[in-house]
Amino acid sequence: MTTDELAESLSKELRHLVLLLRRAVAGQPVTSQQYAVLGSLEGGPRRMTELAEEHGVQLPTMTVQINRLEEPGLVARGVDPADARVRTVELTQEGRARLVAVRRSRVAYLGEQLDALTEDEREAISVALPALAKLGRA
Amino acid sequence: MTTDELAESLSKELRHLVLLLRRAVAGQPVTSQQYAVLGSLEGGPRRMTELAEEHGVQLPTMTVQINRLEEPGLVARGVDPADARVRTVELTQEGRARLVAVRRSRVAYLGEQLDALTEDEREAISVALPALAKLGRA
DNA sequence: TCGTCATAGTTAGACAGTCTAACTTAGTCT
DNA sequence: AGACTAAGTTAGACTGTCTAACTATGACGA
Repeated sequence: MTTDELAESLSKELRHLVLLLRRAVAGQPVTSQQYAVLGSLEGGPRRMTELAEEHGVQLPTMTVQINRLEEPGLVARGVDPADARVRTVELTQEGRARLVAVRRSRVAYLGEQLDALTEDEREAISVALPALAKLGRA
Repeated sequence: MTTDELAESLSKELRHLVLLLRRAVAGQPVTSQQYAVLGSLEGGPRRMTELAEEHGVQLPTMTVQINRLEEPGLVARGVDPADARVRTVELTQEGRARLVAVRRSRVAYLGEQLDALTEDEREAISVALPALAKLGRA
């Protein structure tokens, strides 16, 4: 398969996977984006700029998202003692619990889908993951 | 790797791929969703209900999207002579041209990313694609 | 044949996610 | 001190999505 043909097929399957992912979080108490932001906070407090870059969005977008997570108490804003311009964001206990719960149900959903495949198919996906992880991170 | 671990890793990489895809269409004259809808029309006219199901959205959502594609003349609505309730949607010449152009640039972007991988990595992705295609279609 | 129910689609109103532009506040550097 | 830079927020606009309510058409039994 040429690189172009591969790009074509991959482009097609990515669209499919996006729809799959959407179903994986449908009906959850947090949206797909909120889940992703909570995930970024798991390792400890982060600054707004970092979060925006990591998620590939502009700073104002992240402000909005953090506002909506702060209102129900899933995250808390703090300040950086070394630089008063910087706002930090961290998970609350509630936010951490929510993250774990959503992750569990999301993984469970994907797990069900994977169970429907053959062992060889799962193996193929497993082998391809590192390559997919590298894509776009060049 | 257990199925659960695989689900966990896949869940993580899917998030990454979503961001990659978003960059692939950033700045294009149609959004990612509009591109997907145009793609569904490539094989000929479709009915609204079909499109909504294929894209996993409610009918009103598709109405809105088709409205926005119809306004600049990329698609045209028609009727089904056999059932007056049914509206059909098809690509205009303009819409087809737009679709081809966007696909070209999207594939080019993914192609660049794939070029940055090793031959083995591309091969791994290629082998995994059929399995990914099957995911969620059980 | 008519009344009832089902189907296809649109309209209206709401909210999340995203952007750019403009603003505020704080640090930096000469 | 003054000018520039950096971090965030606010404001306004647009896309994408949903549910609820509506219109119009088709189907089917009494």
